[in-house]
Amino acid sequence: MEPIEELRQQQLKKLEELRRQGIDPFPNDFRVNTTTAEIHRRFQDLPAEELEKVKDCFNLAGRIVSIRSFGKAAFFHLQDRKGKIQVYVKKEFVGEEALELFSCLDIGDLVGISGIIFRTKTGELTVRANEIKLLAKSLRPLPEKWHGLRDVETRYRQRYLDLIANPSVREIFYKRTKIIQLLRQFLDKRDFLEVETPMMHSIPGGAAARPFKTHHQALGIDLYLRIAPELYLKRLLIGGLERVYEINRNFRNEGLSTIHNPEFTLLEFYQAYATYHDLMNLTEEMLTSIAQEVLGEMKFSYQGQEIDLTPPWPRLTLLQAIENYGKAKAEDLLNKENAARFARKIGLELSGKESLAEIQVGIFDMIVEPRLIQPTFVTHYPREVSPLARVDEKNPELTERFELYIGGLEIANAFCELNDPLEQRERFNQQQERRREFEADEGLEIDEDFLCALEYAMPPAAGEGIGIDRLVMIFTDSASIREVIIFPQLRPK
RNA sequence: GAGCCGCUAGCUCAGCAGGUAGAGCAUCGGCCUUUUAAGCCGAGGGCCCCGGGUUCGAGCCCCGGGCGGCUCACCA
Repeated sequence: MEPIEELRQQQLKKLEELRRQGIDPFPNDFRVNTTTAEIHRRFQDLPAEELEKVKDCFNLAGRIVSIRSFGKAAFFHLQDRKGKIQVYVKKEFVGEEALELFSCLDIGDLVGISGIIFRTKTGELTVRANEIKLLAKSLRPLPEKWHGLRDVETRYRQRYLDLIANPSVREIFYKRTKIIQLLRQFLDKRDFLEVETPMMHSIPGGAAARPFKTHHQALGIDLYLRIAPELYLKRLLIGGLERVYEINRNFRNEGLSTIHNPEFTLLEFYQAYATYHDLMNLTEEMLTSIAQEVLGEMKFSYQGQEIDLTPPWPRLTLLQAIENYGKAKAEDLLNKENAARFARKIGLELSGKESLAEIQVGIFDMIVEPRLIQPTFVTHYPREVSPLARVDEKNPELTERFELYIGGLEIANAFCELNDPLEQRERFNQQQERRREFEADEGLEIDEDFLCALEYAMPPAAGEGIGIDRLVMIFTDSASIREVIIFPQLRPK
């Protein structure tokens, strides 16, 4: 017998004992009328004498997370979705039977209690139980009360234990939901329409990532989990919806890291008749309002670095950014040989097949990105790495595009949308050629249906994608994306 | 995919130079009617991640593997 099985058997024995006494260990007939947080909120500041006048009876349910038991009385902490409160069980109030039941209860069990409020000698707000009822018996021991659950692997694989044992984890997910609600409110207020576009695409598009492949039996076709919703949201611009957004999952069949999970949540929104300049302003407003609501201020620390979201945020071109942070002269980066030399100098490995644009972006990723701690818009990405973006009027090698960095993380990517169907076809062709050149195996299929849609005229527009998981990382001071994804991808054990 | 680190009781962690595997919490038994990391007395609990090797002897050393973490690579 495995050793853990011994503990389980002990619990099972208690469960049988309860059944023998005619007690259902898994009933559902207890009704709550408050929460732990509500009690704290109402009575937190009331002194003991005042509390005595409160005769209300409170019905609470939750998990027993600690017990301090004496012969004829006991204290325990009850944890519900809002927090914890101490409960006092004493023979003269609950009766002998209930006290006996209580002796069969364990840390980890779910119980309902009803009682009145008082303050103990040491001043802790406590519910004195008149009644205690088992609501669900636990058969396995909970992680330790003091240190919680530390083992990272167990925390992710058994997230429910993490949520029970580590209150800060629960906070992260409450905050995550709050942030998403605020994003929705922000966009709804500006007359954006929330939509849901397909998650299964017959041609993966809108980004350049390797997709997950699946198969539809009845249709007899292969499908791909989407890598981006972009091409569908643009179809809706063509359809006249003008302002649309989607908050949903995307799937990329790439490596995992502290900032990459194979499925991740992205907000994408598109606004007709707007430019990327408009979106920079909108993004500043959006994220500062979220900071205000979630953190109450513009300054906070992320992984030991002070971040200040007070607008306006610096706006630099990609080359300016390299110049500022990389100590390279912009003119040196305009020539492929020089750029490659500089790239090698800073330790970037080049195969020799890279284009100038790719080298520039490589340099940026290597030395600038990790140093963009304060919110910074980086603009004018090369056309070649931006096949869906409108080219810059002054320099056709660049695009009207920006990425936003905070805390060294890429948070947003936005651009004026290319709406010339002929140019879009040309860009797809160029992309396809380049892909053929380097990765013979993986072709790039052109989405003819999308090009057809573009020919019906898409309004000039700007669109943006914001990585929700990374945004939540910033606002919760999380070092890894797995801390903000409630069930991150792991290898099956 | 590569490098580095980790994996010991349900949980959190010790363990050394290679010499019978430890603590706290949790569990079980006893005492205890305001405790709060409750306390006191007693007890049980281990494939030391898995497999091979070296050795009289391996949790510890060597080789292979698994899972996780970090870094790198990949990643518009």
